[in-house]
Amino acid sequence: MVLGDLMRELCNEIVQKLSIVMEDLELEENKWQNLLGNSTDKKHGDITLPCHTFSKIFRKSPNDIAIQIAENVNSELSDIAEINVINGFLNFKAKNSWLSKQISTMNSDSRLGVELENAKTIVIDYSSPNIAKRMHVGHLRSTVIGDALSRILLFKGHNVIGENHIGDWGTPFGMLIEHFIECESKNIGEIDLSTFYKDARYKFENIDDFAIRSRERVVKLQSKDPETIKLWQSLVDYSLIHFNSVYRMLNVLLDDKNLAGESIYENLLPEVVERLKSKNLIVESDGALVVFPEGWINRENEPLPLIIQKGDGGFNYATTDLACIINRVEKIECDEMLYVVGAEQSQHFSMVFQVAIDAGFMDEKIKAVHVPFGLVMGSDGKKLASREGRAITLKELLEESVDRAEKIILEKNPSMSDLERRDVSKMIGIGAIKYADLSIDRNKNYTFDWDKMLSFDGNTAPYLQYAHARICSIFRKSSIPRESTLSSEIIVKNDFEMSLCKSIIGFSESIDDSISNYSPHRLAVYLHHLAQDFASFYENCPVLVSDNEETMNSRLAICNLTARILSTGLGLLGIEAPEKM
RNA sequence: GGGCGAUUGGUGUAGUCUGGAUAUCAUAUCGGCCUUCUAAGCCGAUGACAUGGGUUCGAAUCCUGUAUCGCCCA
Repeated sequence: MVLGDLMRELCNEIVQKLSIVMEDLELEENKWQNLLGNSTDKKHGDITLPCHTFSKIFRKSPNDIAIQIAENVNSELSDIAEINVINGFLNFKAKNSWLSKQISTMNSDSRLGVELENAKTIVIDYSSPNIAKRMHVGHLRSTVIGDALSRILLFKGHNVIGENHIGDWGTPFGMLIEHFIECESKNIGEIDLSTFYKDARYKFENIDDFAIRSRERVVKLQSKDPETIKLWQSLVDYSLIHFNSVYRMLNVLLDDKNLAGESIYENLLPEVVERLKSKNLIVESDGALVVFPEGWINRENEPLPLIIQKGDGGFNYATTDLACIINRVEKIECDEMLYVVGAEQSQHFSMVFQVAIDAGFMDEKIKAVHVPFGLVMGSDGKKLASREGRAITLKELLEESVDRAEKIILEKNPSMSDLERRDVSKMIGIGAIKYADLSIDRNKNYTFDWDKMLSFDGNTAPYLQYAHARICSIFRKSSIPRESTLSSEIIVKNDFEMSLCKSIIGFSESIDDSISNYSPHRLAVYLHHLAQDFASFYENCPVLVSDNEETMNSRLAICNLTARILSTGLGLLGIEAPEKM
């Protein structure tokens, strides 16, 4: 088993000492090292070795074996951990002196014990809104999860390239451009993206003349007619203003430099077909060009195709995705590509990856991973599409969250200045929505619940932000600068300090956990646990009125270290931590 | 019909990859704590592994059957 969230270092030290004892017992490493792991019951210890499997080998009870090992290793570990044996479990509990040493080292580290990894180039495909439409609740998860993963990977030293694969090409653009022309003749500033697409489709379906012009416009667009391209570009630019305003509001890293719309791969599509043909993967089926990846069958038990080019000459998503892969492998030379896209597309991505490998577009050295997430569900248990007959836009959602946050702050902290309150409301309102999404396993469906999202009770961003703000408040009261605690020695004495410090030490590991499963919620769960430990510490360990200066300095350092982790950790989730609230 | 995912206290969740002791946390409910650094808090009580087999000294975790829900299948 592998360590959970606590103290790899302790485990390493124990392994070293245990090795000697185990060698004497003629137990090979592979028989015991992977048994050593985090204690499931923290009352007994931090690290545990279950000795039950040795029972057969030594023909003794697990408890007796544990005692025997304990006796042999006890003196070796006297500076590090206390040992006890219960029910055949050999438990190691870190000594406060050892903990003090570890935590003091971490306190002086500017990276909070998080080591840099060998830099890999990682492309993350996320957000992906459609041109001429407003961003809605359905874009929330991809944007927020992708952003958090980007930030976490960046923090570990990777070269992260966020790609926003916007839907900016295809046959609907004929009608969209025609509709755009008609809107533009009125007043461009009044174009309403929430109805734009619908209005265009309505005209396309009901006005013959408009439909004819739309079809002609598609042809012009595809032949790169300069006037049409200019119109198309204005439409794209107009939509980008909207996207960017949502991104700024959401506080995500995406901006124009991340744009990688379908249009930029347009020229590569014929090449994709050629390359697939040269590998003899293309088959003609019902007039379309398709690839049959091995192992896929449809409901009639026939081979399931991946459609590359339709009978009318149009290309499919799969073709663009393959062109993307070629670009990422050959131009960007990435090591990994992550697709933060809903779970409903997992079959699509499995097929695309398989074809890309079969066609030699990428090999096993490159890690292509679909990072799926569950649906946003309405309270009726169905996929959330609209509310009160109208689409819920992301902007409205965020605005309402900020408004609600502001009302609560006004009530709880009336003395805060208007300017400061507006700032803090944004951090809390936006943070609440993001955290609600990032704090649960991304694979699960997520019930959209307005009240819950904005609730300030429980496992929420405001709880973490509040812990951070309380710490900042201590330093304001004390007039001791936070930086001065970086060189302080931390002395762990009581159980509240002990538990908090053990949580603090787990920061680095929580980040590694998040990366290994591409699951930001591991970090979120860790931060919540840390904030809880801090809250207990805060209630029970007075900082500024402590018995002596040594204790005060030690506790101030613990506070500052906790605050640094909270703001860094929240920052990695894309959430800001205010100093007051 | 096939495929993918889910199922843990009243409700929402962690843990499942990598098996270990009395299963995490929150919310709700009940009780306690502000003349001491922010009570948006703390302390205590109550309450859960969908289900049948199997593997194992030991299963929420691995294998397998079933049920329910969601999604995907030109």
